[in-house]
Parts: sequence; structure tokens; C-alpha cells
Amino acid sequence: MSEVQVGDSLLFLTDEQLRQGIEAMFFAYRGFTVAPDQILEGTGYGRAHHRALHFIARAPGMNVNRLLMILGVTKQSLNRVLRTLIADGLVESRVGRADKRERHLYLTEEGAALEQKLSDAQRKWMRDAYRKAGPEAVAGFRQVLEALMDGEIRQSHAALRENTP
Amino acid sequence: MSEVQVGDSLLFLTDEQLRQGIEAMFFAYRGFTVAPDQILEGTGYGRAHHRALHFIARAPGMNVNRLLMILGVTKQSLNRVLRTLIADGLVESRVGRADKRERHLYLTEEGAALEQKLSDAQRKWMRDAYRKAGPEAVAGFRQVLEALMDGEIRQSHAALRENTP
DNA sequence: GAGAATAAGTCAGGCTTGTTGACATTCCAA
DNA sequence: TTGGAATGTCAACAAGCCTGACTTATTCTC
Repeated sequence: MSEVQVGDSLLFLTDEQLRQGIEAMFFAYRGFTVAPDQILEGTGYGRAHHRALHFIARAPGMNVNRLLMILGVTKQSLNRVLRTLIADGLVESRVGRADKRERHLYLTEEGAALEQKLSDAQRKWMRDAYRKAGPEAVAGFRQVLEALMDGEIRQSHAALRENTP
Repeated sequence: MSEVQVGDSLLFLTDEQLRQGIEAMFFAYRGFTVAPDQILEGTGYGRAHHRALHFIARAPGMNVNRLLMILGVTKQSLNRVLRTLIADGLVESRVGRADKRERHLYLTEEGAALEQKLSDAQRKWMRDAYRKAGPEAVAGFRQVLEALMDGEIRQSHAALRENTP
């Protein structure tokens, strides 16, 4: 497996190296989604549901609009997903106290259980990769990923880190 | 690999670190597809077409079956994409000389032009990220991506590297 | 040479995820 | 208080992928 030669500061920017990086990203992302997809298979849910559960778990009480921005989809698309999750009792939607237009989202016990299961599987995958690659590689990995996010997306990401209720 | 302090070597495997890695991967992949998607907008083509063009450009003369394995989709799905690309004159399908059952795929000039345009945009994106992160980070990035690919996917990836016509 | 296996293409039907458009409710500021 | 903005919902439709069943042409095997 052709690794980028650290010593050579030019080689890592050749078109060929870039192309390999692009392809690696494509394949890795595919591998990345295998485990959760398998768990969801047959449940009637898909990746969209997984993503919603993930971010609601990450920031409970988040309103729909914020989740919308993070996920980068239209509200109609998200709404369909939320509707089924709410109907199935995985997510609870509470009317905002300060602003009654807002709906704040929480996982129910059942929702939290599924999210945990999905999260565990994906983390295991990630952990194995991190173990193989080692701490220094992981640091580099994170650096490049951060750089790969464009301004808007980075904002979503940053917004998530702040623990705003 | 290299010696890092014990404290750090554990920290990079915490659930929180893993979760951040997972989210970074999600956001980065989204940023990653923005540029090509914008180019394709309004052309009637989508990511599926982009992927097909990419890999045909990468390994001209590839037959349908191999492309199928690389992309990891069903032949019906790929066929719809190829049909339009061929009908529009972006891809050429030639009957195999050794085995006449096979169809070998090539980009036409027009197809190569579009692929180049898409590829340039995506490479630019990648190059900027690589520049920001630096060669060592890129090396780590690649190592983790390799580890993230599961067996099957890595095979697709490896098969692609061999320049088998 | 006959029959099984392989490569590719097709048709039908379904699912998930995304989109646009229209609409109800709530808040806020002029 | 009224009009505009924000928040969320519902309906209809498209893209893209999937499975299953089938056809055609060619190659391999006995």
C-alpha cells in the first residue's frame, strides 16, 4: 500500500497522490457505513434515521431547525424521518417553552437504546482502524478531515461542540 | 510506529474521540462531494455518473463486471447510468476481443472532458486540504483510511491499483 | 456437439432519501 | 394590531439504489 512519503514534501500533492486520496475517501466512507446499515437492515429505518438519532443523542433538546442545519437537508426531508421516529416512539418532540413554534427533540429510552447500538458498532469500527494506524496517524487523519470541511460545514460541526441547549 | 506518551496513546481511543472522528468523517465527506455535485447540477447527471466516469477514466478498457465490483452496486443500477452515458456519447462500450461477451468501457473525448472537469474540482479541494494539513498529517490520514476499509472494499481498491487492462 | 456457466443487458416493482410547493401556527416589530 | 419572518407540517414527485425474473450471446466443460 503506497503510503505518502513523509520526507518528500512535493510528492504528496501530485495528481496521482490526490486521486488516491480521493478514492481512499470513497472506499473508507463506504466501509464506514457498513456496520450501522447492517443493524438497520429490516428495521424500516435507514441512514437518515441513524443520523437524526445520532445528533439528537449528541445534543438532546435540540430544535428541528438546528438539526436541519447540521444535517444539511431540507426540512421536509428531515420531517419525514422525524415523523416515523416519533410515531414509533424513538424520539419525543416537545413544544418549546420560550418559543412555542419550536419543537425540541429528545430520545426516548427505546430511541436511546437503538442509538447506543448503532453508535457502539460504528465506534468499534473506528476504534479498530485507529488502533491499526496509531495515535500519530489519527492526529493527521483528524487534521486533514478538518481541512476537508468547508466553511459552512465546519460551522455545523463547531456549533455542535458548543453545548448550547 | 512511533513512541508517543502513554497518556496520549490512550486518549485517542476514548469514546468521545471516536465520536468526534465519526462526525468529522461525516462532515468531511459531505464537503468532499460539494464541488462535483455543483458541476453536475442541471446536467442531468449525478454522483452515480461521476463515479462511473471516474473509474472508467482511471482504468480505461475495464469491463462492466469489474466496474460493478468496484462501485459495489447492482448491475441494474449501474446499467441505467451507463446507458445514459453511452447514449449521450460520454462513454464508449466495445465488445471484448478475447471474450466477446465482455464489454470494455472507454471515455470519449466529451466524456474525458467532463471527467477532467469533475476531477480537477475534487482534486483542488483535496489539494487545499492537504496543503493546510501538511505531509505528515496526510500520511496519517491515508493510514487511517486504509484501516477503515474492510476486506472486500480493500480488494476493490487494490484491484484498481494493478493496472490490468 | 450438448449443456452448464458466464457476461451483459432488460423489465417490473419497491424502498429510501432527497426535492419543491403550499400551508398552519407562532412570534415580533413597526 | 397587523404584516412579515420564523418554525414546523403535509403532499406530490424525482433520483438512485435494490431485488427478482428473464433474455441474449458467448465461452467452457464433459
